[in-house]
Amino acid sequence: VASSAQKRVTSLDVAREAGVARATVSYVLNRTPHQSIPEGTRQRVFDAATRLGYMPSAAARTLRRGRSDLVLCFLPAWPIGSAAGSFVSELTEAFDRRGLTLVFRTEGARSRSLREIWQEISPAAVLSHRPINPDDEEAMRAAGVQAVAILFSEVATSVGHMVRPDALIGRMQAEHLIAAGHSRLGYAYPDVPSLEDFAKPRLAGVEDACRDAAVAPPEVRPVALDAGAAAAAIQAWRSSETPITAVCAYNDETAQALLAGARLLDVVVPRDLAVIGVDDIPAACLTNPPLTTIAVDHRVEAERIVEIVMTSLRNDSPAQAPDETAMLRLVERESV
Amino acid sequence: VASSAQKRVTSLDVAREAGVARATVSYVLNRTPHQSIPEGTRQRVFDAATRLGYMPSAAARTLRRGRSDLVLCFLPAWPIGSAAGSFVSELTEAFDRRGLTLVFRTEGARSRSLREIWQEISPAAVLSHRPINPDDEEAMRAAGVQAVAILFSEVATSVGHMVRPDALIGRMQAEHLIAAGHSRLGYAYPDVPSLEDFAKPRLAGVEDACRDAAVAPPEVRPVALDAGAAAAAIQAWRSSETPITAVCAYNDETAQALLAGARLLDVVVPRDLAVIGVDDIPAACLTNPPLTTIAVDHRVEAERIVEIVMTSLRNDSPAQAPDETAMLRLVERESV
DNA sequence: CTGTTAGCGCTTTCAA
DNA sequence: TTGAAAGCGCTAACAG
Repeated sequence: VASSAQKRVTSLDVAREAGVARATVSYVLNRTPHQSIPEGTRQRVFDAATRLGYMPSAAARTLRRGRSDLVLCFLPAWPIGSAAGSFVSELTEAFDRRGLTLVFRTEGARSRSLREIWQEISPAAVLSHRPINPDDEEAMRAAGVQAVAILFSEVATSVGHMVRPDALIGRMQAEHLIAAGHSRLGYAYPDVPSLEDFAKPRLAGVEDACRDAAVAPPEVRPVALDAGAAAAAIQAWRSSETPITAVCAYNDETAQALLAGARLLDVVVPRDLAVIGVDDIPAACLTNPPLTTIAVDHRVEAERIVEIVMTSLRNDSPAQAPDETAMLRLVERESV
Repeated sequence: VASSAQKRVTSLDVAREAGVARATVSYVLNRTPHQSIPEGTRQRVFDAATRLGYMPSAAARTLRRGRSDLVLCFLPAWPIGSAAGSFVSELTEAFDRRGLTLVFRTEGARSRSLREIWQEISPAAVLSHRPINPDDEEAMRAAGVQAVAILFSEVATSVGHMVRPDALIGRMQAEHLIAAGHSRLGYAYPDVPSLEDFAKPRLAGVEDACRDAAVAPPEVRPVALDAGAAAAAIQAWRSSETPITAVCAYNDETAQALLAGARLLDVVVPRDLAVIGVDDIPAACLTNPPLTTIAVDHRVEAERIVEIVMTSLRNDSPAQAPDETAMLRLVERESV
């Protein structure tokens, strides 16, 4: 642990050391365009900077330029699975490539308001998974945040809003099940409220697919991550007038619960009940039977988000139409 | 998306609006101690601030005070499980309670250097899971970072370093297995290099427990999250001279793989092979059989970390001796 | 091509 | 108690 009041090395020190003016230091170190600095001077500045261990003050630069190179991404405190982990990595790297620094903040229940957070950071852009209220968005703008991107909303209400492919995910699940011959589907809905934003559009996708295939709408039941709860749901599905023969699970973990519940009831998957998940988590091929699931290509997803942000940072053309299919893939295993 | 060059409301505007001086505004808004401001003035300042929608500039404040109220936590790009999710939430809230704003940054392979990141943020404290090289730590100090806490290292080499309870986790696993009558243990080591920092001390804990109980050291095998790989490991363990009868898994997911591998080989858990995990992930009670595991209380863990940081920010007494046992708990299910 | 200089918005002495 | 003013370190406009 460190704690000292050491004198800071400023750009003025570097200038003196190199025998040039502060402005020159700034130009050299920032590679400012349209300023042709002789190679000799450049070298001297670089040398002086390293010799002195000069580190520019981010605060000063931000104050002066009116914007930082930070991007703040709010993450709901949802149960973070490995899927979220890979999304986070990909997004981080994608912003790195553009010279922006992405940091994350989990928005907890008891946490402070969004506002206090971004005020403290003064980011160039803010990403959020849930809609930000217009007053807040206006406030951000006034405080210098140049771009606000909503990573998820059911419809893209404005530029900078991106529709996550959840509806398509649900659709793909249902279509696969229907193609496999099932005509009575169930939907295993998560029992965690924070997942609502993802679950709703996924279910909607399933419903759409059913409608399109002229199949009865899915019978929705909440399923907790608990074998007993899953067993109860399965029992209910199977004891209905026209029994459910296949279930779309909200995600692979819910599907795991379903598998555990089926085992409790001696219901054989997929013979008695087909199950399909979402995410293709590592454990998906470890279950008994291995899980058929929908995989999301987080790399493509991240790239798209970054594009949206860069576009509105540059303040030019609106976002292109998203090609959701590029980021989704059906992984067939033995649970269907 | 927003993008405008609106004039910023500064503290001077508020001062004018309230008919006072800038200093007064600062005093009132920051509740500066030892400055008795008349209630009337206070009210006028508050009113003016809200009326104008005043938002202090974090950059300016940071520049002036030389430090921000941000805490930057580097997270390895390890496979983030639900365990990490709850850790992150708890840590965020714990810092909130102390008036500090915690943000996370994943340190990816291709990402930029740590240095570029914290330079851009100028945090009051930096948390890291892996040792930071002394030069970097020195550089941070020079740049105004007041505290650097290493959340994990095998030994606490310095104040501000905290020993995560991984060794104790391994010890608890082994002790439980030994108490259940096993005398030949295996250790299922993760095959992901980024997990090394956690896996090494866990294994060391298992080895210590074996030594203390005068039992042979554990036979270590890497186990990927893949049923086939796990089956191969199990076969090897069981075909040794004195067969392994119980395995400590690096975590619950590795344990899941073991369960899947055992199933492939018709090895019955726990009759033929006992398995114990770590984390108590939601799926731990969904496996067949349900998983005995070690649960970590992330709330207690977070509180301890925050205490360490606050201590070194206040620059006073060194950290107290950690009580690791308070944050660990054995969860007995049917896999042992 | 290089140097001087005026702020960015805030906190905090210091004087009134 | 309040007000004036001096910077924190940097960038960018402008002069030389």
